[in-house]
Amino acid sequence: MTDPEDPDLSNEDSAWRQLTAPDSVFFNRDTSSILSDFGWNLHASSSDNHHNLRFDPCLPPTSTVPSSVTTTATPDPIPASSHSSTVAAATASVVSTSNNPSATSSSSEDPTDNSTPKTPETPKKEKKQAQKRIRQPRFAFMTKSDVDNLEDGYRWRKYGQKAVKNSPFPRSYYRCTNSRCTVKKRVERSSEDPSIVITTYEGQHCHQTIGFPRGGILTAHDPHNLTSHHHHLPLPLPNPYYYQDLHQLHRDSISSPRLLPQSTTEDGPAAVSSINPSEEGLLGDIVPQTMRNP
DNA sequence: CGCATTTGACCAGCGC
DNA sequence: GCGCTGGTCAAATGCG
Repeated sequence: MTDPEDPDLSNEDSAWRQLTAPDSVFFNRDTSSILSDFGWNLHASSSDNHHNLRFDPCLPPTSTVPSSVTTTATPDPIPASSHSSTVAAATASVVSTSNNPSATSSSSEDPTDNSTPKTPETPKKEKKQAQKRIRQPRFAFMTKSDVDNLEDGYRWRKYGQKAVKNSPFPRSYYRCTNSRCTVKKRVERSSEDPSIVITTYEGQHCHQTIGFPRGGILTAHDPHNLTSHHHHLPLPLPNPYYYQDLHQLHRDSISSPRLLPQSTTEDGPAAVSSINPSEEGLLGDIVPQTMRNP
């Protein structure tokens, strides 16, 4: 779809090309802050809850953190997963209806929003319009994976599948199964490299992860989960093995330069070269050191 | 029986 | 205005 409000991600593939630009806006912020913007439950550690990064986007608008989405550019130089094969692109955006900072994700289901220009014919239409008007921040990952449905610690319900133009692979649409959570994700394979899964998240989780109820919870005692499967997204999991998996992904993708167009270009604030993976783990990719050592 | 998935239809936005 | 495309809905179906 062509979306004037959100051209960056109107097409995941083009979005990817954009974000890989050396001066891409997507890398002006460290991914951890981006992730936190999206409500991903990145904690400095389980014992550092008083410094945790979470907020609750399911709270009323007055309690949300719109500024984190729209304006802040955290100075943390740690770039997140930019050197992993799983690469993130985020767009901080975009409330089409107004510039009101309170118009965040939680407003998308505001039943009091009767400002729809058309006369509501059916509740269905009304609801649809309300949803259409709000464009929540999106966050895209490209992940080398054999499976489409990447486990990320949340439960998703598929609500649609659509063939997309210029791609032989259908795009699947998922919603978070948490009734209070409006997060959606789209999953599609790259037409250029079918081994790459493009996952686009939209919205912010307002709840904890639930583990992997269907795929089996990754546990720190089961390293086999890491080495034999590469279908986990590097998003919300505090599980260190999760990040190790990312490293594995990174290694696997070395042979795919297209996957890492900027991963070795570490001049800007997104640079990660100073992080020694063996010391930091992928935690260093996602969680700035300052967050781990407040 | 409850929940998840599938799938065709519908709708809105955009470009021509 | 029309056609194309992306995104969503919801009934039907499948599965545990």
